[in-house]
Amino acid sequence: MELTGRKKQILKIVVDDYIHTAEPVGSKTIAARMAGKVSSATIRNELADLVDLGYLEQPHTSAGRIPSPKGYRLYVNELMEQQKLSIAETEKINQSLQIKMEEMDRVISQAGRAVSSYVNYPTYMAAARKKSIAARRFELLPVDEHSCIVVMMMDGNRVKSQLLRMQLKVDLEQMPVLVTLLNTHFTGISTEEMNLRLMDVAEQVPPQVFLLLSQTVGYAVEQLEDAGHREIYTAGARELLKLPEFRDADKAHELMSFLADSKENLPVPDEGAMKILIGPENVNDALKDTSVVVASYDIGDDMRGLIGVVGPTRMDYATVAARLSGFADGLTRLFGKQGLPPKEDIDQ
Amino acid sequence: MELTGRKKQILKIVVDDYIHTAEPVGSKTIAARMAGKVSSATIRNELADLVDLGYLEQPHTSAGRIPSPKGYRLYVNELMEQQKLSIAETEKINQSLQIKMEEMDRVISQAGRAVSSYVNYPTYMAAARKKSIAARRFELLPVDEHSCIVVMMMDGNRVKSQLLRMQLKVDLEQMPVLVTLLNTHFTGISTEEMNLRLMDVAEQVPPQVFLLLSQTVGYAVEQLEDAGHREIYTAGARELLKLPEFRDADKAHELMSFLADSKENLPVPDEGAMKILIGPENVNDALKDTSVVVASYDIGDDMRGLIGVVGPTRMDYATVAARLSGFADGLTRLFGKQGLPPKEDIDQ
DNA sequence: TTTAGCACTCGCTTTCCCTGAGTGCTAAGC
DNA sequence: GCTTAGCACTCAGGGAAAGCGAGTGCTAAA
Repeated sequence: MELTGRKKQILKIVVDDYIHTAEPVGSKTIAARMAGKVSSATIRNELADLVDLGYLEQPHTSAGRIPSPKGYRLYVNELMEQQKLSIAETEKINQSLQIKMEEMDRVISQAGRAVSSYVNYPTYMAAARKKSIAARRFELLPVDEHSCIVVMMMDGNRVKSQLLRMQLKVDLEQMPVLVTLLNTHFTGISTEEMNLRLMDVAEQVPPQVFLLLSQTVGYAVEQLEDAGHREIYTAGARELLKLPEFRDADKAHELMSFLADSKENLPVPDEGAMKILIGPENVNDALKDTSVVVASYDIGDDMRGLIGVVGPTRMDYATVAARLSGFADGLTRLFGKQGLPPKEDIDQ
Repeated sequence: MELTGRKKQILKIVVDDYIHTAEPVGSKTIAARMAGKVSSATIRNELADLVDLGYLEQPHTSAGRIPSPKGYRLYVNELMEQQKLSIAETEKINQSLQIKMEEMDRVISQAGRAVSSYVNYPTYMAAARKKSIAARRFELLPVDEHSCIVVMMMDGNRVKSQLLRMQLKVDLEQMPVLVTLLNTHFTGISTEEMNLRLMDVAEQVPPQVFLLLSQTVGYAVEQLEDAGHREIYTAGARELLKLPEFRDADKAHELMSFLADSKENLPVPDEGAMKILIGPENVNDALKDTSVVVASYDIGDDMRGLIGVVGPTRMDYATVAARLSGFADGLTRLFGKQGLPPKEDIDQ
């Protein structure tokens, strides 16, 4: 059933008010907000209807009304005024994204902190890889008899390198053999295949070379798997403590622990879209009393980043959504294919 | 004035008890703990003395006694039983240090988390560099006309690499010139000097080469400065919420914010030693009501790592100190010069 | 010096009452 | 039929009062 215009107006006022005060909203307040067009008694009738329809709730008989999840949902879908970021705000966001970005990990966690301090709610950040990643090229730079630097280039122009201490003395003449071997047999394939190939090659090369090879491949596999890993960072969990609904230390602790520990089960939005999950809409039990706003942004061609904001159900959806998408846009611009700065590669 | 043995015994009982209950300790409880040797009345006399001497405090007239900072200090210095870690605990600690250690940063933050979950207090971790760091060797690996991989080896066998997109087309013949230039003029010096040298060289080389050079040096300077940076990680701040003294959300928030923001002003122990700072002994205002236990460990030859635990003044010093030094030892063993695993270099 | 005894203190908890915001309902008004 | 004024009713929150009990300090005797 479609609500009348006035019911919607009232619902909007209740949500707007409750979002900022965290106090149940009474009929008188609403009447005042409506500039005397109607009396509080009329409002009361309407409120009773809205409760019956499930858009509002009453904590107890003699209290005002608060929005139900269904009410928030309608608010988010229809009533909420799409907030535009001011130029000053956009500027601020862009400034806070001027981070030294040598390492993806660092960018992600830094951006998370920036978002958190800007929306005043806890956030989580993650990078989701779209497809798996493989090595593209190997180089070995000898350092001394017992060590050399392995340089590995991976898909997405990521480069990783490390000094490897070899278990045996390195014969300089073997180096080119090793490099060719690596580049012909161990590029463009998954890490599982790399391990298999290593077995295959075992019999075809002299044992010394094999030892060095397996050490190098071991390093490569480790790096590739690590790059494919999805780690979740959280930031600003302490913001919770400022909210009246989390003044209870136990509640706050519970949610914080969840945020800190949960590595896999936080909401993920559809590609490119922003997603708002209100209270019980969250599948996850620990989030049943909270709302989550998640946005995604592009990182290069094979990855996608996530920023999620966690707050009470009475979160200020309009503002959070606007700021979050501001950040997501900023990050997409920073990482996206078009308009790359000369320093294209954000990793390592 | 030296305390009598009995006074010390009483003080120890008060501290031990208060550490675990967070409740003022009364004369009766103490008498019971002393196995009926003396009556509660005697204890009361002694307690009164201890208050006069400043070792105990009385929250209000009809409450028991709690230790004063001076009391804790005496406890820590003389009374505390040096706790030994059980074999099982040592084992556990070593297990939790089995972290993939490609990046120093990650090791530090991971170890912080492990410590925190093991002592149930928030921790902070930092790596302090003893001296500044310089480049030792450069390599350039051409990728295509417009990009190549820079590999830089730094002091302490750290290696960093990145794909650089060059602003101009790269002439393959110029590469060796560039590498020689880098290796002869830009190794073993500070970043400031590197910038100066760049100026010097400007006139001696063709403009194209200079452009590439300055881009590479720019990257190098950035990496070196970044490696010299001291970043502080905190972990487990939420543990505070479990403690009765931080059930107040405002208090908890305040301390958490301090821990999250403070980059430079957390206590640092003397080399190799463990340091315990009790309440007002902390110079820092935000820590005046808390105690800090800090240990340091060795990381290779030019760095030192820090682990600090922050808790209420009634923190369980004996246990925390034991576990913390267990971790510090574990980390020193992992990083220290002697007994290196084949994979020596912990940084990427 | 230690101990038993006892009056006293004072924070905590519970109880009770009051207040006021807000409701639901009814009956009159437009 | 919708809107409004009026009024009785409900109920959470706050404050005062009372009782409880852990713990003290002091005194006098052992």
